[in-house]
Amino acid sequence: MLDMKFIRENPEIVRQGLLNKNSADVVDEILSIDEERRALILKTDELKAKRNQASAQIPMMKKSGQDTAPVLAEMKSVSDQITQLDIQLREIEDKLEDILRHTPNIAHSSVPVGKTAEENVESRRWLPNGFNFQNDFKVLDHIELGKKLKILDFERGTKISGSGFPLYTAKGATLERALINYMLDYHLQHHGYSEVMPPILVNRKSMEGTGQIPKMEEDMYFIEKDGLYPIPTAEVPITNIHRDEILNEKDLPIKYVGYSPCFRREAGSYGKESKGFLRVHQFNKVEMVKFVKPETSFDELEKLVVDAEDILQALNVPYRILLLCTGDLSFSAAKCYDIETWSPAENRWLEASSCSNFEAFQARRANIRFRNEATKKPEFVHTLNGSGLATSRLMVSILENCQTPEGKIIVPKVLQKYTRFEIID
RNA sequence: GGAGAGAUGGCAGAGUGGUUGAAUGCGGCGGUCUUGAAAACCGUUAAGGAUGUAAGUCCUUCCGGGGUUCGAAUCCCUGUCUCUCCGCCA
Repeated sequence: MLDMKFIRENPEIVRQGLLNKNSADVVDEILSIDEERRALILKTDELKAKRNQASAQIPMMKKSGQDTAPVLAEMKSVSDQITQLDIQLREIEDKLEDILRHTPNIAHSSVPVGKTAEENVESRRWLPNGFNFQNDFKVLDHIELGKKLKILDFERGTKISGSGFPLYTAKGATLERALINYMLDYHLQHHGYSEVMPPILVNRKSMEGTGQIPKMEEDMYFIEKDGLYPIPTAEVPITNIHRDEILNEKDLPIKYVGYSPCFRREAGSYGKESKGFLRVHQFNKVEMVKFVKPETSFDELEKLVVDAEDILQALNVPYRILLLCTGDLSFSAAKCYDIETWSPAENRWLEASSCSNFEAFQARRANIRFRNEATKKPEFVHTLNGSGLATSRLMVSILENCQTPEGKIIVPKVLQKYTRFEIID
Protein backbone atom coordinates (compact mmCIF):
# COMPACT_ATOMS: atom_id res chain seq x y z
CA MET A 1 0.00 0.00 0.00
CA LEU A 2 1.20 3.48 -0.77
CA ASP A 3 1.44 6.01 2.03
CA MET A 4 -1.56 8.34 2.04
CA LYS A 5 0.58 11.21 3.26
CA PHE A 6 3.06 10.67 0.45
CA ILE A 7 0.27 10.74 -2.13
CA ARG A 8 -1.15 13.92 -0.63
CA GLU A 9 2.22 15.64 -0.70
CA ASN A 10 3.50 14.26 -4.01
CA PRO A 11 0.49 13.75 -6.25
CA GLU A 12 2.40 14.26 -9.50
CA ILE A 13 5.12 11.78 -8.64
CA VAL A 14 2.50 9.18 -7.83
CA ARG A 15 0.52 9.96 -10.98
CA GLN A 16 3.58 9.50 -13.16
CA GLY A 17 4.56 6.37 -11.24
CA LEU A 18 1.18 4.77 -11.87
CA LEU A 19 1.32 5.63 -15.56
CA ASN A 20 4.80 4.11 -15.83
CA LYS A 21 3.44 0.96 -14.27
CA ASN A 22 0.64 0.76 -16.84
CA SER A 23 -1.83 1.41 -14.08
CA ALA A 24 -4.90 3.62 -13.94
CA ASP A 25 -4.44 7.15 -12.66
CA VAL A 26 -6.48 7.17 -9.45
CA VAL A 27 -4.65 10.05 -7.83
CA ASP A 28 -7.42 12.64 -8.13
CA GLU A 29 -10.01 10.19 -6.88
CA ILE A 30 -7.83 9.33 -3.89
CA LEU A 31 -7.20 12.97 -3.07
CA SER A 32 -10.84 13.92 -3.17
CA ILE A 33 -11.91 11.01 -0.97
CA ASP A 34 -9.12 11.86 1.42
CA GLU A 35 -10.32 15.43 1.64
CA GLU A 36 -13.85 14.30 2.33
CA ARG A 37 -12.53 11.98 4.99
CA ARG A 38 -10.61 14.66 6.81
CA ALA A 39 -13.56 17.04 6.79
CA LEU A 40 -15.69 14.37 8.45
CA ILE A 41 -13.06 13.62 11.05
CA LEU A 42 -12.99 17.27 11.97
CA LYS A 43 -16.73 17.27 12.57
CA THR A 44 -16.91 14.05 14.58
CA ASP A 45 -13.92 14.93 16.71
CA GLU A 46 -15.58 18.14 17.74
CA LEU A 47 -18.74 16.34 18.80
CA LYS A 48 -16.82 13.63 20.59
CA ALA A 49 -14.85 16.20 22.56
CA LYS A 50 -18.13 17.73 23.64
CA ARG A 51 -19.50 14.38 24.72
CA ASN A 52 -16.35 13.56 26.67
CA GLN A 53 -16.58 16.82 28.55
CA ALA A 54 -20.18 16.19 29.48
CA SER A 55 -19.34 12.65 30.60
CA ALA A 56 -16.83 14.06 33.04
CA GLN A 57 -19.28 16.62 34.38
CA ILE A 58 -22.36 14.46 34.82
CA PRO A 59 -21.09 12.48 37.83
CA MET A 60 -20.05 15.71 39.53
CA MET A 61 -23.42 17.30 38.87
CA LYS A 62 -25.11 14.26 40.33
CA LYS A 63 -22.97 14.42 43.44
CA SER A 64 -23.86 18.04 44.05
CA GLY A 65 -27.53 17.26 43.46
CA GLN A 66 -27.99 19.24 40.25
CA ASP A 67 -30.59 18.29 37.69
CA THR A 68 -28.86 16.40 34.90
CA ALA A 69 -31.90 15.79 32.71
CA PRO A 70 -31.27 18.66 30.24
CA VAL A 71 -27.64 17.64 29.75
CA LEU A 72 -28.61 14.02 29.26
CA ALA A 73 -31.15 14.99 26.65
CA GLU A 74 -28.64 17.13 24.80
CA MET A 75 -26.00 14.42 24.88
CA LYS A 76 -28.49 11.93 23.57
CA SER A 77 -28.81 14.01 20.44
CA VAL A 78 -25.05 14.56 20.21
CA SER A 79 -24.52 10.81 20.44
CA ASP A 80 -27.00 10.19 17.68
CA GLN A 81 -25.18 12.63 15.45
CA ILE A 82 -21.87 10.95 16.20
CA THR A 83 -23.33 7.58 15.28
CA GLN A 84 -24.52 8.93 11.94
CA LEU A 85 -21.24 10.66 11.14
CA ASP A 86 -19.24 7.60 12.14
CA ILE A 87 -21.20 5.51 9.68
CA GLN A 88 -20.44 7.98 6.92
CA LEU A 89 -16.80 8.13 7.89
CA ARG A 90 -16.56 4.38 7.91
CA GLU A 91 -17.93 4.17 4.39
CA ILE A 92 -15.45 6.71 3.15
CA GLU A 93 -12.52 5.06 4.82
CA ASP A 94 -13.51 1.69 3.38
CA LYS A 95 -13.69 3.24 -0.05
CA LEU A 96 -10.28 4.84 0.34
CA GLU A 97 -8.75 1.68 1.72
CA ASP A 98 -10.18 -0.34 -1.15
CA ILE A 99 -8.64 1.94 -3.76
CA LEU A 100 -5.30 2.07 -1.97
CA ARG A 101 -5.19 -1.71 -1.69
CA HIS A 102 -5.75 -2.00 -5.42
CA THR A 103 -3.13 0.61 -6.24
CA PRO A 104 0.30 -0.81 -7.10
CA ASN A 105 3.60 0.28 -5.71
CA ILE A 106 5.45 2.81 -7.85
CA ALA A 107 8.89 2.12 -9.24
CA HIS A 108 12.15 3.43 -7.85
CA SER A 109 13.87 6.16 -9.84
CA SER A 110 16.64 3.78 -10.91
CA VAL A 111 14.16 1.58 -12.78
CA PRO A 112 14.02 2.08 -16.57
CA VAL A 113 10.66 3.28 -17.83
CA GLY A 114 9.06 0.85 -20.24
CA LYS A 115 5.76 -0.71 -21.24
CA THR A 116 6.52 -4.41 -21.64
CA ALA A 117 9.09 -7.12 -20.97
CA GLU A 118 10.72 -6.11 -24.27
CA GLU A 119 12.09 -3.06 -22.52
CA ASN A 120 13.75 -4.88 -19.65
CA VAL A 121 17.47 -4.21 -19.51
CA GLU A 122 20.09 -6.94 -19.33
CA SER A 123 22.48 -5.81 -16.63
CA ARG A 124 25.00 -8.67 -16.86
CA ARG A 125 25.44 -12.30 -17.79
CA TRP A 126 27.64 -15.13 -16.64
CA LEU A 127 28.70 -18.12 -18.71
CA PRO A 128 30.69 -21.15 -17.53
CA ASN A 129 34.24 -21.58 -18.82
CA GLY A 130 34.22 -23.02 -22.32
CA PHE A 131 30.47 -22.54 -22.62
CA ASN A 132 29.07 -22.38 -26.13
CA PHE A 133 25.53 -21.47 -27.15
CA GLN A 134 25.85 -23.93 -30.05
CA ASN A 135 26.29 -27.59 -29.15
CA ASP A 136 28.01 -29.93 -31.58
CA PHE A 137 25.48 -32.66 -30.87
CA LYS A 138 21.72 -32.78 -30.93
CA VAL A 139 20.58 -31.69 -27.48
CA LEU A 140 17.52 -33.31 -25.94
CA ASP A 141 15.04 -31.19 -24.07
CA HIS A 142 14.26 -31.83 -20.41
CA ILE A 143 11.11 -33.74 -21.22
CA GLU A 144 12.94 -36.15 -23.54
CA LEU A 145 15.75 -36.53 -21.03
CA GLY A 146 13.29 -37.09 -18.20
CA LYS A 147 11.55 -39.82 -20.11
CA LYS A 148 14.69 -41.51 -21.43
CA LEU A 149 16.36 -41.59 -18.03
CA LYS A 150 13.10 -42.33 -16.16
CA ILE A 151 13.58 -39.42 -13.78
CA LEU A 152 10.53 -37.33 -14.68
CA ASP A 153 7.07 -38.71 -15.35
CA PHE A 154 4.74 -35.99 -16.54
CA GLU A 155 2.08 -38.43 -17.77
CA ARG A 156 1.64 -40.08 -14.41
CA GLY A 157 1.75 -36.71 -12.69
CA THR A 158 -1.20 -35.75 -14.85
CA LYS A 159 -2.99 -38.97 -13.95
CA ILE A 160 -2.54 -38.36 -10.26
CA SER A 161 -3.48 -34.69 -10.18
CA GLY A 162 -3.80 -33.11 -13.59
CA SER A 163 -1.40 -31.38 -15.94
CA GLY A 164 1.24 -29.25 -14.33
CA PHE A 165 1.82 -31.53 -11.36
CA PRO A 166 5.18 -33.14 -12.03
CA LEU A 167 6.15 -36.55 -10.69
CA TYR A 168 9.86 -36.97 -10.05
CA THR A 169 11.09 -40.53 -9.94
CA ALA A 170 14.24 -42.37 -8.94
CA LYS A 171 17.36 -40.26 -9.45
CA GLY A 172 15.21 -37.36 -10.58
CA ALA A 173 13.59 -37.16 -7.16
CA THR A 174 16.96 -37.47 -5.48
CA LEU A 175 18.44 -34.76 -7.67
CA GLU A 176 15.57 -32.43 -6.82
CA ARG A 177 16.02 -33.05 -3.12
CA ALA A 178 19.77 -32.58 -3.44
CA LEU A 179 19.27 -29.26 -5.14
CA ILE A 180 16.97 -28.00 -2.41
CA ASN A 181 19.32 -29.10 0.35
CA TYR A 182 22.34 -27.70 -1.42
CA MET A 183 20.74 -24.30 -1.88
CA LEU A 184 19.55 -24.10 1.71
CA ASP A 185 22.93 -25.12 3.07
CA TYR A 186 24.71 -22.65 0.83
CA HIS A 187 22.63 -19.69 1.97
CA LEU A 188 23.00 -20.72 5.60
CA GLN A 189 26.75 -21.21 5.45
CA HIS A 190 27.84 -18.44 3.12
CA HIS A 191 25.18 -15.75 3.18
CA GLY A 192 24.13 -15.50 6.81
CA TYR A 193 20.47 -16.43 6.47
CA SER A 194 18.45 -18.08 9.18
CA GLU A 195 16.41 -21.10 8.15
CA VAL A 196 12.65 -21.31 8.48
CA MET A 197 10.14 -23.94 7.44
CA PRO A 198 6.83 -22.11 7.22
CA PRO A 199 3.22 -23.27 6.94
CA ILE A 200 2.21 -23.74 3.31
CA LEU A 201 -1.48 -23.03 3.85
CA VAL A 202 -2.07 -19.45 4.88
CA ASN A 203 -5.02 -17.28 5.79
CA ARG A 204 -6.37 -14.37 3.84
CA LYS A 205 -4.65 -11.75 5.94
CA SER A 206 -1.28 -13.16 5.08
CA MET A 207 -2.09 -13.11 1.38
CA GLU A 208 -3.19 -9.49 1.66
CA GLY A 209 -0.08 -8.60 3.61
CA THR A 210 2.27 -9.46 0.79
CA GLY A 211 -0.05 -8.19 -1.92
CA GLN A 212 -1.11 -11.38 -3.74
CA ILE A 213 -4.65 -10.45 -2.82
CA PRO A 214 -6.79 -8.74 -4.01
CA LYS A 215 -5.18 -8.27 -7.43
CA MET A 216 -3.95 -11.80 -8.12
CA GLU A 217 -6.77 -13.68 -6.43
CA GLU A 218 -7.66 -15.61 -9.60
CA ASP A 219 -4.21 -17.16 -9.72
CA MET A 220 -4.38 -18.52 -6.21
CA TYR A 221 -5.69 -21.87 -5.08
CA PHE A 222 -8.22 -21.60 -2.28
CA ILE A 223 -9.54 -24.14 0.17
CA GLU A 224 -13.02 -22.85 0.80
CA LYS A 225 -13.90 -25.14 3.66
CA ASP A 226 -11.17 -23.72 5.85
CA GLY A 227 -10.57 -20.34 4.27
CA LEU A 228 -6.93 -21.18 3.54
CA TYR A 229 -4.73 -20.54 0.54
CA PRO A 230 -1.96 -22.90 -0.61
CA ILE A 231 0.97 -20.53 -0.95
CA PRO A 232 2.16 -19.39 -4.39
CA THR A 233 5.58 -18.68 -2.86
CA ALA A 234 7.18 -18.93 0.57
CA GLU A 235 7.44 -15.14 0.41
CA VAL A 236 3.90 -15.08 1.81
CA PRO A 237 4.33 -17.02 5.07
CA ILE A 238 7.90 -15.84 5.63
CA THR A 239 7.17 -12.15 5.19
CA ASN A 240 4.11 -12.55 7.42
CA ILE A 241 6.25 -13.98 10.22
CA HIS A 242 6.58 -10.42 11.48
CA ARG A 243 3.14 -9.10 10.58
CA ASP A 244 1.84 -6.68 13.25
CA GLU A 245 5.17 -6.58 15.01
CA ILE A 246 7.59 -3.85 16.02
CA LEU A 247 11.13 -5.14 15.51
CA ASN A 248 14.28 -3.95 17.27
CA GLU A 249 16.43 -1.79 15.05
CA LYS A 250 19.53 -3.64 16.21
CA ASP A 251 18.10 -6.93 14.93
CA LEU A 252 17.93 -5.61 11.36
CA PRO A 253 18.54 -6.80 8.77
CA ILE A 254 16.64 -10.02 9.46
CA LYS A 255 17.32 -12.58 6.75
CA TYR A 256 15.35 -15.79 6.36
CA VAL A 257 15.72 -18.60 3.90
CA GLY A 258 13.18 -21.37 3.58
CA TYR A 259 12.10 -24.12 1.28
CA SER A 260 8.49 -24.68 0.30
CA PRO A 261 6.44 -26.17 -2.46
CA CYS A 262 4.58 -23.46 -4.39
CA PHE A 263 1.12 -23.67 -5.89
CA ARG A 264 -0.16 -21.57 -8.75
CA ARG A 265 -3.34 -21.94 -10.76
CA GLU A 266 -1.84 -20.20 -13.79
CA ALA A 267 -5.39 -19.57 -14.97
CA GLY A 268 -5.72 -18.95 -18.67
CA SER A 269 -2.19 -19.92 -19.59
CA TYR A 270 -2.86 -23.37 -20.99
CA GLY A 271 -1.09 -24.21 -24.21
CA LYS A 272 1.47 -21.49 -24.05
CA GLU A 273 4.67 -22.59 -22.33
CA SER A 274 2.78 -25.33 -20.56
CA LYS A 275 4.82 -28.37 -21.54
CA GLY A 276 7.04 -30.09 -19.02
CA PHE A 277 8.46 -27.86 -16.34
CA LEU A 278 8.05 -24.55 -18.10
CA ARG A 279 4.80 -23.70 -16.39
CA VAL A 280 3.53 -25.91 -13.61
CA HIS A 281 0.94 -25.73 -10.85
CA GLN A 282 3.27 -27.10 -8.22
CA PHE A 283 6.98 -26.53 -7.94
CA ASN A 284 9.69 -26.29 -5.33
CA LYS A 285 11.44 -23.14 -4.36
CA VAL A 286 13.99 -21.92 -1.87
CA GLU A 287 13.09 -18.39 -0.95
CA MET A 288 15.10 -15.62 0.68
CA VAL A 289 13.29 -12.87 2.58
CA LYS A 290 14.83 -9.81 4.20
CA PHE A 291 13.52 -7.21 6.61
CA VAL A 292 15.79 -4.17 6.47
CA LYS A 293 16.12 -0.52 7.41
CA PRO A 294 14.75 1.73 4.69
CA GLU A 295 18.02 3.44 3.84
CA THR A 296 19.71 0.10 3.13
CA SER A 297 17.09 -1.62 1.03
CA PHE A 298 18.52 -0.96 -2.42
CA ASP A 299 21.97 -2.14 -1.37
CA GLU A 300 20.34 -5.20 0.14
CA LEU A 301 18.61 -5.85 -3.17
CA GLU A 302 21.95 -5.95 -4.99
CA LYS A 303 23.29 -8.38 -2.39
CA LEU A 304 20.20 -10.52 -2.70
CA VAL A 305 20.79 -10.96 -6.42
CA VAL A 306 24.42 -11.93 -5.78
CA ASP A 307 23.27 -14.50 -3.21
CA ALA A 308 21.19 -16.19 -5.90
CA GLU A 309 23.91 -15.86 -8.51
CA ASP A 310 26.47 -17.59 -6.29
CA ILE A 311 24.38 -20.73 -6.45
CA LEU A 312 24.19 -20.68 -10.22
CA GLN A 313 27.91 -20.15 -10.59
CA ALA A 314 28.60 -23.04 -8.23
CA LEU A 315 26.25 -25.18 -10.31
CA ASN A 316 27.94 -23.96 -13.48
CA VAL A 317 24.68 -22.87 -15.04
CA PRO A 318 24.73 -20.02 -17.61
CA TYR A 319 22.49 -17.12 -16.64
CA ARG A 320 21.77 -13.48 -17.21
CA ILE A 321 20.36 -10.74 -14.99
CA LEU A 322 17.54 -8.53 -16.19
CA LEU A 323 16.54 -5.27 -14.61
CA LEU A 324 12.80 -5.13 -15.10
CA CYS A 325 11.31 -1.99 -16.60
CA THR A 326 8.46 -0.16 -14.87
CA GLY A 327 5.77 -1.82 -16.99
CA ASP A 328 6.95 -5.35 -16.19
CA LEU A 329 7.27 -4.87 -12.44
CA SER A 330 4.91 -6.80 -10.22
CA PHE A 331 2.13 -5.12 -8.23
CA SER A 332 4.09 -4.75 -4.99
CA ALA A 333 7.63 -4.23 -6.28
CA ALA A 334 9.59 -0.98 -6.48
CA LYS A 335 12.53 -2.60 -8.22
CA CYS A 336 13.16 -6.10 -9.43
CA TYR A 337 15.86 -8.19 -11.06
CA ASP A 338 15.00 -11.42 -12.83
CA ILE A 339 17.61 -14.11 -13.16
CA GLU A 340 17.23 -16.24 -16.26
CA THR A 341 19.06 -19.49 -16.90
CA TRP A 342 19.88 -20.79 -20.35
CA SER A 343 17.96 -23.63 -21.94
CA PRO A 344 19.87 -25.06 -24.91
CA ALA A 345 16.91 -27.12 -26.07
CA GLU A 346 14.49 -24.20 -25.97
CA ASN A 347 17.28 -22.01 -27.23
CA ARG A 348 16.25 -19.24 -24.86
CA TRP A 349 16.51 -17.91 -21.34
CA LEU A 350 14.13 -19.12 -18.62
CA GLU A 351 13.23 -17.15 -15.51
CA ALA A 352 14.57 -18.98 -12.48
CA SER A 353 14.55 -16.22 -9.91
CA SER A 354 13.04 -12.88 -9.21
CA CYS A 355 14.59 -10.58 -6.62
CA SER A 356 12.52 -7.61 -5.52
CA ASN A 357 12.59 -4.67 -3.19
CA PHE A 358 9.09 -3.77 -2.05
CA GLU A 359 10.24 -0.83 0.04
CA ALA A 360 7.53 -0.18 2.66
CA PHE A 361 4.68 -1.35 0.40
CA GLN A 362 4.27 -4.78 2.00
CA ALA A 363 5.32 -3.56 5.43
CA ARG A 364 2.54 -0.98 5.39
CA ARG A 365 -0.04 -3.61 4.39
CA ALA A 366 1.24 -6.15 6.87
CA ASN A 367 2.08 -3.58 9.56
CA ILE A 368 5.71 -4.59 10.02
CA ARG A 369 7.70 -1.92 11.79
CA PHE A 370 10.92 -1.34 13.68
CA ARG A 371 11.66 1.13 16.42
CA ASN A 372 14.01 3.80 15.19
CA GLU A 373 16.55 4.17 17.98
CA ALA A 374 17.26 7.80 17.22
CA THR A 375 13.65 8.99 17.13
CA LYS A 376 12.19 6.24 19.40
CA LYS A 377 9.33 6.05 16.92
CA PRO A 378 8.18 2.98 15.03
CA GLU A 379 8.76 3.10 11.27
CA PHE A 380 7.91 0.67 8.53
CA VAL A 381 10.70 -1.68 7.53
CA HIS A 382 11.51 -2.40 3.92
CA THR A 383 10.95 -5.96 2.78
CA LEU A 384 12.72 -7.81 0.00
CA ASN A 385 12.59 -11.28 -1.34
CA GLY A 386 14.20 -13.39 -3.99
CA SER A 387 14.06 -16.93 -5.19
CA GLY A 388 17.21 -18.68 -4.34
CA LEU A 389 16.08 -20.42 -6.50
CA ALA A 390 13.04 -22.08 -8.08
CA THR A 391 13.94 -25.66 -8.89
CA SER A 392 11.69 -26.41 -11.84
CA ARG A 393 13.14 -23.96 -14.35
CA LEU A 394 16.58 -24.48 -12.89
CA MET A 395 16.16 -28.22 -13.34
CA VAL A 396 15.49 -27.66 -17.02
CA SER A 397 18.77 -25.80 -17.36
CA ILE A 398 20.74 -28.28 -15.29
CA LEU A 399 19.47 -31.32 -17.16
CA GLU A 400 19.92 -29.77 -20.57
CA ASN A 401 23.30 -28.17 -19.90
CA CYS A 402 24.75 -31.20 -18.15
CA GLN A 403 23.75 -33.76 -20.76
CA THR A 404 26.37 -35.71 -22.66
CA PRO A 405 26.11 -36.52 -26.38
CA GLU A 406 24.82 -39.96 -25.28
CA GLY A 407 21.97 -38.35 -23.37
CA LYS A 408 23.32 -38.98 -19.88
CA ILE A 409 23.44 -36.37 -17.14
CA ILE A 410 26.62 -35.47 -15.31
CA VAL A 411 25.53 -34.29 -11.87
CA PRO A 412 27.08 -30.91 -11.02
CA LYS A 413 30.05 -31.40 -8.73
CA VAL A 414 28.59 -29.49 -5.79
CA LEU A 415 25.46 -31.66 -5.77
CA GLN A 416 27.26 -34.98 -5.81
CA LYS A 417 27.76 -35.23 -2.09
CA TYR A 418 24.00 -34.75 -1.74
CA THR A 419 22.95 -37.17 -4.49
CA ARG A 420 25.60 -39.80 -3.77
CA PHE A 421 25.79 -40.47 -7.50
CA GLU A 422 27.70 -38.63 -10.22
CA ILE A 423 25.84 -39.60 -13.30
CA ILE A 424 22.30 -40.32 -14.37
CA ASP A 425 22.09 -42.87 -17.15
C1' G B 1 -15.61 -33.98 16.61
C1' G B 2 -17.53 -33.30 22.27
C1' A B 3 -16.99 -30.36 27.07
C1' G B 4 -14.99 -26.21 29.59
C1' A B 5 -11.85 -21.68 30.30
C1' G B 6 -9.91 -17.36 28.36
C1' A B 7 -8.30 -12.91 25.02
C1' U B 8 -6.15 -5.98 28.77
C1' G B 9 0.14 -1.86 27.25
C1' G B 10 7.12 -4.83 25.11
C1' C B 11 5.93 -8.97 28.80
C1' A B 12 3.36 -10.65 33.36
C1' G B 13 -1.07 -9.28 35.61
C1' A B 14 -5.22 -6.01 38.31
C1' G B 15 -9.52 -3.89 37.05
C1' U B 16 -17.44 -5.40 36.48
C1' G B 17 -20.98 1.20 34.22
C1' G B 18 -18.52 7.80 35.27
C1' U B 19 -11.26 11.93 34.78
C1' U B 20 -9.22 4.12 33.74
C1' G B 21 -5.11 5.23 28.42
C1' A B 22 -5.75 1.82 32.22
C1' A B 23 -3.12 -0.15 39.29
C1' U B 24 1.14 -3.20 40.40
C1' G B 25 5.49 -5.96 38.92
C1' C B 26 9.22 -7.01 35.18
C1' G B 27 11.65 -5.08 31.06
C1' G B 28 13.36 -0.39 28.34
C1' C B 29 15.20 4.70 28.68
C1' G B 30 17.20 9.03 31.64
C1' G B 31 19.27 10.52 36.31
C1' U B 32 21.36 10.28 41.62
C1' C B 33 25.01 7.36 44.13
C1' U B 34 29.93 4.62 42.59
C1' U B 35 36.91 4.62 40.54
C1' G B 36 33.72 1.37 37.28
C1' A B 37 29.70 -1.99 37.59
C1' A B 38 25.81 -4.07 40.49
C1' A B 39 22.27 -2.90 44.16
C1' A B 40 19.23 1.00 45.97
C1' C B 41 16.54 5.41 45.04
C1' C B 42 14.09 9.23 41.74
C1' G B 43 11.96 10.19 37.13
C1' U B 44 10.26 8.44 32.49
C1' U B 45 8.30 4.75 29.04
C1' A B 46 1.70 2.75 23.82
C1' A B 47 -0.03 3.18 18.92
C1' G B 48 -2.89 5.48 15.14
C1' G B 49 -5.36 9.80 13.37
C1' A B 50 -7.06 15.25 12.78
C1' U B 51 -5.26 20.20 13.25
C1' G B 52 -0.96 23.50 13.55
C1' U B 53 5.39 26.44 10.97
C1' A B 54 5.92 24.80 15.93
C1' A B 55 4.80 24.28 21.06
C1' G B 56 0.40 22.26 21.66
C1' U B 57 -4.83 20.95 21.39
C1' C B 58 -8.34 17.27 20.20
C1' C B 59 -10.14 12.28 18.72
C1' U B 60 -9.76 6.88 18.54
C1' U B 61 -7.92 2.27 20.46
C1' C B 62 -8.36 -2.87 26.60
C1' C B 63 -9.18 -9.60 20.21
C1' G B 64 -12.98 -8.21 15.67
C1' G B 65 -18.20 -6.75 14.66
C1' G B 66 -23.07 -5.30 16.50
C1' G B 67 -26.23 -3.65 20.67
C1' U B 68 -27.88 -1.29 25.64
C1' U B 69 -26.62 3.71 27.90
C1' C B 70 -25.98 10.66 28.45
C1' G B 71 -21.47 7.57 29.35
C1' A B 72 -18.65 0.70 28.28
C1' A B 73 -12.20 -2.51 29.33
C1' U B 74 -16.53 -3.30 32.54
C1' C B 75 -23.49 -5.33 30.71
C1' C B 76 -25.92 -8.17 26.23
C1' C B 77 -25.46 -10.64 21.26
C1' U B 78 -22.09 -12.44 17.59
C1' G B 79 -17.48 -13.78 15.08
C1' U B 80 -12.38 -15.14 15.39
C1' C B 81 -8.39 -17.03 17.90
C1' U B 82 -5.84 -19.38 22.08
C1' C B 83 -5.60 -22.82 26.15
C1' U B 84 -7.25 -27.36 29.10
C1' C B 85 -9.71 -32.19 29.18
C1' C B 86 -11.93 -36.27 26.19
C1' G B 87 -12.16 -38.71 21.29
C1' C B 88 -9.59 -39.52 16.60
C1' C B 89 -4.87 -39.49 14.22
C1' A B 90 0.87 -39.00 10.89
